[in-house]
Amino acid sequence: MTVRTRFAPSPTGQVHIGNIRAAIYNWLFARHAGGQFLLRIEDTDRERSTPAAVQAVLDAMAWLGLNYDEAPVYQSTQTAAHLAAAEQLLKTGHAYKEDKGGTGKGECVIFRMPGTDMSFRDEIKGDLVKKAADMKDFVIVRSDGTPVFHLANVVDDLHMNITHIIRGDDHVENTYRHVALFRALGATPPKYAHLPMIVNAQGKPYSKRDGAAYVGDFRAKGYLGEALFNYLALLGWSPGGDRELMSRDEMARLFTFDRVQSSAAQFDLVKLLWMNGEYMRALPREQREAACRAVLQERGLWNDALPAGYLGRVLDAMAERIKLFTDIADAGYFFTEDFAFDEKSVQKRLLKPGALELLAATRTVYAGMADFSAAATEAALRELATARGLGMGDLVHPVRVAISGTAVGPSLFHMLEVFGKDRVLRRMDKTLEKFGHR
RNA sequence: GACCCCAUCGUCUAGAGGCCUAGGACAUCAGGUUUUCAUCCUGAUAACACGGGUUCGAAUCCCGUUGGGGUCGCCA
Repeated sequence: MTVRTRFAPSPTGQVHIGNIRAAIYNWLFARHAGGQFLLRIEDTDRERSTPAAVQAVLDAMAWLGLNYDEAPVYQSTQTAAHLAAAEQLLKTGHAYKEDKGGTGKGECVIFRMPGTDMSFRDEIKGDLVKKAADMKDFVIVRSDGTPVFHLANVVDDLHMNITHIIRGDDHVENTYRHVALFRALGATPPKYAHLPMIVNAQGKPYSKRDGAAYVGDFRAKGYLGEALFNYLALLGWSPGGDRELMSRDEMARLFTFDRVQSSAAQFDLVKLLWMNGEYMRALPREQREAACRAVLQERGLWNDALPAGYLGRVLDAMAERIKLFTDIADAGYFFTEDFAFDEKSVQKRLLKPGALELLAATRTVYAGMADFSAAATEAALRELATARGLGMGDLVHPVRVAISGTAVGPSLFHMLEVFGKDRVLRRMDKTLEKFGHR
């Protein structure tokens, strides 16, 4: 039998990292086994399941490269099948009708648990058992005639021929019910694999309050889908040995349940950021450029008048300093003449005694240069430093702050080259004027 | 509270009885390179929760304790 797994999110508008991690494991296992990975939208909550909410799921999956094999199944279209199953259970005596609790709401359909101890083998946690006394009958069709999660979930999995259910730890207790439902319906239950939770620094389930918790948050912050995928896959699973940076295909090839951790994992944003940097440096420059341009446009820093190839040159200068696409916005001075001056940088490098005088001297040297390449501006500054008996830092720092407003940034001489002589001189003049140098 | 699950450096993990003086990565700290930052290179700090067994031998197996977590809806 070929492996068939599914991701069955309830569309709420945003996709939590814990859920998408479950989707990743489903995808990984299906691809590993050469089987199929399916998508089922559990949209029975009509209030929250708006088209936009569904789209958020689709977007998140596409962004992470979680391609699925058949058209998505919308649970809301399967109600007839759910109700038919309930009828069948009623007929076979596995369910009964009752006004539960005598609430006056009317009769609902209740599933009768088998009354025996139950067990199932979890692919990750091993054999799990539950005593008959610890399990209660449960509602499968509400008194208003709508199917409850347990029924819908099981019937859909049955109809979709799902062979392996890979989901969060929080569903372990439900599994006894689901197994009983499958059997009562005359079917063999699928195999189950329950993933441990993703927790915060306090060991509690990772939530919005802990920072970025939704897939969309990471995308908006400028992360790469490939990096998030890699990081999340490794949060609870390891291929063994020292392997960390892997392609989706490599991970799929190596993925097995026996290498999935059974204890909760703490989400570490710092390590994700490092990993994103690793993916960023491996990214083809056109892609990096396109994404950074989008960020600049979004922040109103993009200017169509900028020369062709300008952004590419900026990115070359920024090099390893870009770990997230949004980092480009920190170098806004490349894109506008109206950049801000960082107070601390100004105090330390511009208002230091003699600094403005040295800046003026550098300006004079630069004004007389024809070749404004990085090599040329560097050589000229070295010459000036030697002539004055100064260190390079004495000259470099004031110039940097003068033309960018900040003391941190890429190699100065590459910056000068990217700006070009005219812009550099103009900025130096403006700065000299602003800080009162005669 | 009842039932269930879990437990290796700060974090993610390797480890399936001797290869462990417990390895890697991130983070941290210290040096080096450098015009700043980032990168890069070197090195360092840092863990088997505790107590009992089993065994010639235990991070690895068993039991207990402690600590964490999950579930107990006509939600999903």
